[in-house]
Amino acid sequence: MSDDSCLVAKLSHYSHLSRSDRALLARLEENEEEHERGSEFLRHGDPVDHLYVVKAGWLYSYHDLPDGRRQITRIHHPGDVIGQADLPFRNVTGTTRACIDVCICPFPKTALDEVFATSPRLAALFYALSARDQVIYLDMLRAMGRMNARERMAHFLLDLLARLRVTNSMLTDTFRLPLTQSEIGDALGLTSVYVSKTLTAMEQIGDIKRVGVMIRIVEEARLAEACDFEDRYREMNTSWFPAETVDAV
Amino acid sequence: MSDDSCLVAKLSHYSHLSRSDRALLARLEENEEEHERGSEFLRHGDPVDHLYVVKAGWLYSYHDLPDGRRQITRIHHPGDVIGQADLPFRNVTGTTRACIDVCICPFPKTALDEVFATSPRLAALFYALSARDQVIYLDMLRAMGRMNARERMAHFLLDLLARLRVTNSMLTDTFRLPLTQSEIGDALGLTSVYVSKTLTAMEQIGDIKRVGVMIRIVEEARLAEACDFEDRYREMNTSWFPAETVDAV
DNA sequence: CGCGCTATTGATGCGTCTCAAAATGAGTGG
DNA sequence: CCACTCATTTTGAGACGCATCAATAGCGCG
Repeated sequence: MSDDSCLVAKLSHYSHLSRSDRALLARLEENEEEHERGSEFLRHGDPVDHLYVVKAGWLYSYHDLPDGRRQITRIHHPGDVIGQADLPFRNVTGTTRACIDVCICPFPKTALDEVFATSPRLAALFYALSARDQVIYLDMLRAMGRMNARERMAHFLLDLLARLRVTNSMLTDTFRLPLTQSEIGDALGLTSVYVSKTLTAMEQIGDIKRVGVMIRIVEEARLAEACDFEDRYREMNTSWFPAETVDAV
Repeated sequence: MSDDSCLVAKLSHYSHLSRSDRALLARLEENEEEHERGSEFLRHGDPVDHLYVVKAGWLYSYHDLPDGRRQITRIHHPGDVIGQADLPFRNVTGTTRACIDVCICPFPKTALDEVFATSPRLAALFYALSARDQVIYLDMLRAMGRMNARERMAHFLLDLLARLRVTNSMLTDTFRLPLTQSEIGDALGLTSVYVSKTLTAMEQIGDIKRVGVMIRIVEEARLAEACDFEDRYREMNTSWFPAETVDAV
């Protein structure tokens, strides 16, 4: 029950976790795997039998079309659980790829039945996170459907910043973005060429600044207004959760 | 515990429900409200305190931008639960509007704590449905990001067809589409003008046929191939659910 | 019968794509 | 420490899909 669990860290940001809940979660991170940059350890069509807790590194999931067009649907950071959305299906719907060398903890999906059977509160938390993710996707949908390239880019960058801040409150306005412009394009429904032009334009205006793989969000408030950004990560309302099981800390 | 509950009908399509589970669900539909076509009973910013089971009618939820651009993010049919995605937030993130006269059943979000506390299996089912919805949104995201107008339209129509078939297995290839072209545009990230042009083109090719508000999917297979459509509604894998509580039918 | 909303059609404009070439940068081996 | 390679980014010219604007036609409804 060591405290170096990313999952426990991320979840307890939203709700108090009892000792037994922590133990339950720790079991999900018992095993580790390393994968190097570029590897795809979960592919479209694979059977759904494991979920993965990200321990270190960045990854992304994408959904492609038969002709090669692809859409990156989610960036995964340490503490995220990969694969939850595919649980109700027999086969994995997307492909997951490591942006950089990563360490992930696989656990069998059947481990979830114990969570649901023994910890109503943890079950509610998983459910709430799933609901939260839905809203994230709705935000993205609105961005893809109704925003132009610059607004989408602003939304994308602010979303990353907000997520990184959950686990790293030190973070101010600069972070490492280990994605190629082609990947950013696949996330935003743009071409790599237009991503380059958009970033250059944003930099000239002074909204952002780039140095190598580092990116600095200079005019955060202005960008947030341009894309009507809302931080969905900072807090969650858990008032409707079932009462905590009696099990003092 | 009458069998006319849309919610029970829809959920038991995916998993066997015990008698107590049915009773729990029936309680969620105790109260009814009627709203007429065009009314918006849930608005962006309202406090999140109730969820709604759709009993009759069609509705849609949309997310808008300050300048009026809007994205319709979900069409709701009988048996759907509205508002789950907003549970972790203090305020509702989108606005919901009735396409036609509707009957909905509000229930307090706190009713969910009883579901989680007393029926692990039902809790898992809610969680699975939430995961399923995530995949729906990922499909939509891929469509919005990487498909052209005709492909998006095909995806939209096939999605509606698949959903209607869950509760109405009689349905073959024709259904009533109570949306204006402007609303369809807002759902697909297009203008109403281009929706008109796209539908006309699809009709001329022979892929669809329109008569008033009725639409017929003529070349279903061809459309499905064009947009790489997968039916996410037909079945769900529930093998990882916790065991059923002993409570004979 | 006429009013208002919705759908259609056509002309024009703009944002992003496509294609192609050059520039930059990171990693590798000599 | 430099030369080379390969991936990535930048830049520019031209094309295309969808938006915009505007006018007309159709239709449900009082």
